[in-house]
Amino acid sequence: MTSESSPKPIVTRFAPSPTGMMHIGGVRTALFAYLLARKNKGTFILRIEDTDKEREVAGSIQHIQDSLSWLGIEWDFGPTKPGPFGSCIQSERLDIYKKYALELIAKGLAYPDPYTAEELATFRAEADMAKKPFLYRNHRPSEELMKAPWDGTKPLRLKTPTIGRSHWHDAVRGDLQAGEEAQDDFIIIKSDGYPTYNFAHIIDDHEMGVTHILRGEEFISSTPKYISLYEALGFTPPIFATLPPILRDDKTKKLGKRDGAKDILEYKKEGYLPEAMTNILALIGWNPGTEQEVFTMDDLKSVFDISKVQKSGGVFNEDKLAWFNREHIARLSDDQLIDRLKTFLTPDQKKLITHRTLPLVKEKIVTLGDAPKLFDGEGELSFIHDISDYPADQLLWKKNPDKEIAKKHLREIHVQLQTISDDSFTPENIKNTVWAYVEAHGKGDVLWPFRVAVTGKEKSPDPFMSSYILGKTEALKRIDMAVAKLA
RNA sequence: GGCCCUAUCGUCUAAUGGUUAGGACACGGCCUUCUCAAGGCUGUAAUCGGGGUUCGACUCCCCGUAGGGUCACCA
Repeated sequence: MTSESSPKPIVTRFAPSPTGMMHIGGVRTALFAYLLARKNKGTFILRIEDTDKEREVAGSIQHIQDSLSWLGIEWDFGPTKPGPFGSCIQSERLDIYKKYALELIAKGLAYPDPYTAEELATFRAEADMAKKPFLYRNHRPSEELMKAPWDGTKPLRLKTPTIGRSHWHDAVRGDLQAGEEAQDDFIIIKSDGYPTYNFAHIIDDHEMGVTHILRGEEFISSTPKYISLYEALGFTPPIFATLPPILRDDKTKKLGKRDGAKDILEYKKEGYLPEAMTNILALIGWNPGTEQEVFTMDDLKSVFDISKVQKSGGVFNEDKLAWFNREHIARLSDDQLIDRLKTFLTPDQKKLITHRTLPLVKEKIVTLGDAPKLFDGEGELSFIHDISDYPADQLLWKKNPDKEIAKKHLREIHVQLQTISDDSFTPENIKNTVWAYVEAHGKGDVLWPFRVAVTGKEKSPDPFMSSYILGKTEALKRIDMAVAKLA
């Protein structure tokens, strides 16, 4: 068709191997592929690349799905949702790879590798000695041997169709190129019958209609090999987009498991919001072109633009994650916050979260996991438990440590609070009621004993809020107790 | 070693030939304040180096430097 035909719908995929925990790097790749698809009303596929049975880690497939689900990254086709192209799990697609492998053999573009492991090791060592890159194609077997039938016991190699300098375009990096030493007769089917990544991903992307491949820069060097394979198979290559790496703190290396890259679900356990995680990850290697910083997933779906993905790597900063988390917590409604808090609280703690305490919880926590601590020990809200054991001298403000004055103010506050009806015992009313007295006698002199009397703490919310949280009866009882302590 | 990629505040980034090099996190100060936070205002802080091209370079070119990737029957 001509250029007038409407553009092909975008199809992207995230294609992890089930070899361990998902961490930040993988999630970011998944997120960008997902956003590119959603932004363009396209399709997002989760494909499991389990062609290395030795490295496979049990439970990984579930973990990958749990991680993406937590973050709100939804796939249209995946491990339990096959597409019109069949399964999304490579180990269930072996017949497809075999079909294409036989096709290549028939075209004279694939051949069984006749060498033993020892022979290959020798070739490799020779190249190493000569300080040259090892190229298998320098050791191509004779035409006769190449035509030997493939019985499946030997690995099958691509016969690289043309050799020369490679040029291609990358949606992020622009025009890229590599010398011909990047092309080689690489293995497409291993001797165990499984395809290599190099082969399987190209077949699958083609069969699944993938239009954009987003992946890390470690694949730049092997792109010439893939281009050879596209050519051998007669496929039109998709659009490549190389994402910048997420670096570890010292910026010298890609963040890896050894450098403290956490299981992404650890962040869930610690009480980070998925919104905060997707927000910060979106902003490492991409920017909206505006000064907006806080984005929901819906925001991202509508503004994400592959052309604003950048080339250089970035460090993942937990301080900024904490800040994003606070921002997103602040944007939750009360009901939403209570719901999110559920799994972090014991049944007893849950009872302490009420419409009275919630605003304070919301204001004080960085992660959801901080909420229980508010009610324990020296937590901001621990005063709602029994506080009868605090020392009397805490009631005396440092600038005016006079017992009689403190007692006098407490008695007066007590009297004034009693004038407020139970129904209107709110922070605003409490403040308004006592404010004239407070102003007349000195804020520190009055408010310090008031607050300490009610909360028993040197650090706590203000006395009006604290009294409100406790309720009129309890607040008055505590003031009485404080007066008694000063006697 | 070959090939390839990258380079703006401590960190995430903006500025695709003309800005006092902007914003955010972190850090400091001030304000607010009975305490701790939060909040408001504000400050310190960057174009890796050297050559070009140009009236003018963060931006384009060259040479360095530094860092990274890759050269598997791993993905």
